[in-house]
Amino acid sequence: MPELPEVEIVRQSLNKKIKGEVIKKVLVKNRNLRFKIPHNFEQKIKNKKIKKVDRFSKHLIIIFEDNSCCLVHLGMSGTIHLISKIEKSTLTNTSFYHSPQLPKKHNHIEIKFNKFNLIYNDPRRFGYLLIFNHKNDLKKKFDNFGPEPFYSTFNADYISNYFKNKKKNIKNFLIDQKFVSGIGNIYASEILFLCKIVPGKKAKNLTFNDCKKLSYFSKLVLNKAIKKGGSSIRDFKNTFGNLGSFQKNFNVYQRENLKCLKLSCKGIIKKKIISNRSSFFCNICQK
DNA sequence: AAGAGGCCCTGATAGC
DNA sequence: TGCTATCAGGGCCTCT
Repeated sequence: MPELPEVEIVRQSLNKKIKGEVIKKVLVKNRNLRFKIPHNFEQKIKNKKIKKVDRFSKHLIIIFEDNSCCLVHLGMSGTIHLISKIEKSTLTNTSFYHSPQLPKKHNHIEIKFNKFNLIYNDPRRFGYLLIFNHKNDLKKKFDNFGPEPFYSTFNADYISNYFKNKKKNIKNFLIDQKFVSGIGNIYASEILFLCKIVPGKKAKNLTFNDCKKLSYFSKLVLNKAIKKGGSSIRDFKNTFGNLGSFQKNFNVYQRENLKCLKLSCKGIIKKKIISNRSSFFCNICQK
């Protein structure tokens, strides 16, 4: 669920808090993530000073003063928590993304700073952390990634060229990081709704105007989501603090069998499984 | 090469 | 109450 907007929200708040801070101690409680945390992880980042927190696509990039860096991917369920040492009793100084307080289970890593501790939690272990000796080494890692929706290169020309002879459906391309970086399952449905394109449509059958709309609405949806602090789905019943609100702006996601929100459209939102992933769309205004 | 599908993993929820 | 089945989905992998 952390797609580009959620990761950007984490980046912004994290950057504010840990920029300039020095890592005093690192404790790894569980090394099992998508990639096993190597045993020299602790030693590699200890005593390093944080220069800034960057982001590419759904990746956080913690850059140190010596230009080495730590790449963090939250996967499906990764969350980052900052626990103030002064307010230790409450354990809830600041939480990022969708967890209001420090969970009891699945706290994989604890990084101690002077005034607070940073916790990486990940129940489903689809996330990972990787150390790079120099930030320039990241270029290789991101070699196969397409542009972010915000890049000027993600335009109608690029899209229509890419889609020539492509038989796969448009929905699958929107979540394919080789084509465009940062869009996940939720925003893909929302973008296609605004474009009035059905998710199952073959990419090669899109018009140039469709490609223009894809470029435009991808930027629009992600920008709006960032402005709203991202989307907090799942446990937003009992959460507080830095939660996002974009889930309130969903037009189609998780709205199966409800009325289409487009004025004057009498359509019903349908759910269709495409490549094992749910897609939501209006049965009338999306063609 | 492109595309389809499997798999990793745990927690929430539905149904009996 | 407690069991099982299903779903959530990012990304990597294999197979055709």
